[in-house]
Order: sequence, then C-alpha cells, then structure tokens
Amino acid sequence: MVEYSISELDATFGALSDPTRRALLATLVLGEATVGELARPHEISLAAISKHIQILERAGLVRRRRIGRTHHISLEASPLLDAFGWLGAYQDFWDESLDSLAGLLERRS
Amino acid sequence: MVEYSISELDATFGALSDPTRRALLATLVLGEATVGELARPHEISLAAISKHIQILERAGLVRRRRIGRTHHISLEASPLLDAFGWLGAYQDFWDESLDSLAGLLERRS
DNA sequence: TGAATATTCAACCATATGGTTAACAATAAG
DNA sequence: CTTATTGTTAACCATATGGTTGAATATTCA
Repeated sequence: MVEYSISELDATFGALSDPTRRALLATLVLGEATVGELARPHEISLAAISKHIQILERAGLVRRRRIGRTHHISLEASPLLDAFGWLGAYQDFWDESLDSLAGLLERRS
Repeated sequence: MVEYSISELDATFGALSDPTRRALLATLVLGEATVGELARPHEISLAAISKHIQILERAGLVRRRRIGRTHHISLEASPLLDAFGWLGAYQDFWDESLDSLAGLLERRS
C-alpha cells in the first residue's frame, strides 16, 4: 500500500466536503476563471466565495494569478489525483463487496 | 457526466478529512472490529473514537451490529465508491495536466 | 483627481469538529 | 447481588466552517 501525507489529504478531503467548493472545481475544470465569474452562478455573497476559494487554495486544489485587479483562478490536478489514489486502495474491497452483493442477488433469483 | 447526490458526498468527504477516521477505515478494510479493538492503536480517549465512529456511521461508511455489550463495526463500500466516482470525473483533467507537465519537462531538456 | 470595479478583510453569529473528563447504561461474570 | 467490562452520553473548551454586512485596498477609467 502506498503511503499518503496526512495533512494534505485532510485539507483535500475537507475542501471537497462542501457542495459550493465542488461546484467551483467543476467550473474550473472547463478552464481558468476570475473570482467574479466563479461567483456569478451562486447565490451567496462574493465574500463567501472568496473564502471558499481561499480554502481550495490552501488545499492546493487551485492556483491564483493576479492580473491587475482581477484574480484568475485555475485548477490544480495533483491533490485530486492523490485523493483518487487514496480511495483507489479500497477498490479491491468494494469490488469484493459488490461481488458478494451480486452473489446474494443471484442466489435469491 | 454522472450526477452525484449533494449531501452524501458532503458527509463522505467530510468523514474522510480526518486522519484518525481514515486510519479506522484502513483497519476495517481488514475485516469487522469492535469499538475497543478499533480504539486500541490510537492514543485518544475511547469517547473520542466513539464520536469518530458515529461520524463514519452517519456518512454511511460504516455499519454497526450490536452483540451483547460489544458493537461490531464493518466497512460499507458504496460511499467510497461514490467518492471515487466523483473524483474519476476529473481524470481527463489531470491526465492532460500531467501530460502538459511532461511536455514542459521534455522541452526543457 | 475622482469615481467605478474587483476582491479581500474584519467583525460578527451559528453550527460542526475534535478533544477532554465524568457520569450513565447495559451486559457479563463472580 | 455486586462488580467488571464495553460503549455511549453529557458538559465543557478550542478551533474551523459557512454565512452575513460593511469597510478597506488596489486598479482602471473618465
């Protein structure tokens, strides 16, 4: 089993635990965007979005490039990949688990 | 893109954001265990472990079977699979992202 | 210079974690 | 019946989120 840095996964999974932040990432996968552009589809205040972006930034999920007065935000791949890798270690477990579920369903029919 | 239920992912990623809880899951992947067995390797109080297990339970990551005075905890696959699936939607992005990194490194050499 | 725009920061509030210790409940065993 | 054992619950404390509104900052534009 691969070893994963503790606190990075903490921050990554913590950042992913909020639906607004997951929506921001889903927007950013389409390409870079400014804070204002990111905020527009959401009903909460710009300040709230700003705080969400700071959390994503601290988790390394996002990078910020200042151009004049606008901040351009872009998605950063590696923490997502790490989280994916961590979960992947459980793949055997759920394969097995779903197989035995399938087995149960089969025996029932 | 597949749609994912909002609040379930909230709870799943939230539960995964703590290293103690991730360690509990890593133990449980080896098989069912009692609360006491789960607590033993950790230095924090049993009450703290009990609360962690409740959070895992609320997130559906774990099930509890009471046998007499002991509680037997077992891992539940599907929320992990859902989280894995959500992250998998970003696979194209990080493939591309890592490719372009590789490209950069190549051009530099 | 002065006004508009893009964002952050500060202060505040409510709720959730993450931990503690102490008390309670339920079951097992002497 | 009394005492251990296994866990949960309660009360408490500190810190992080998630949101608000209002003020401060930094650019850009007229």
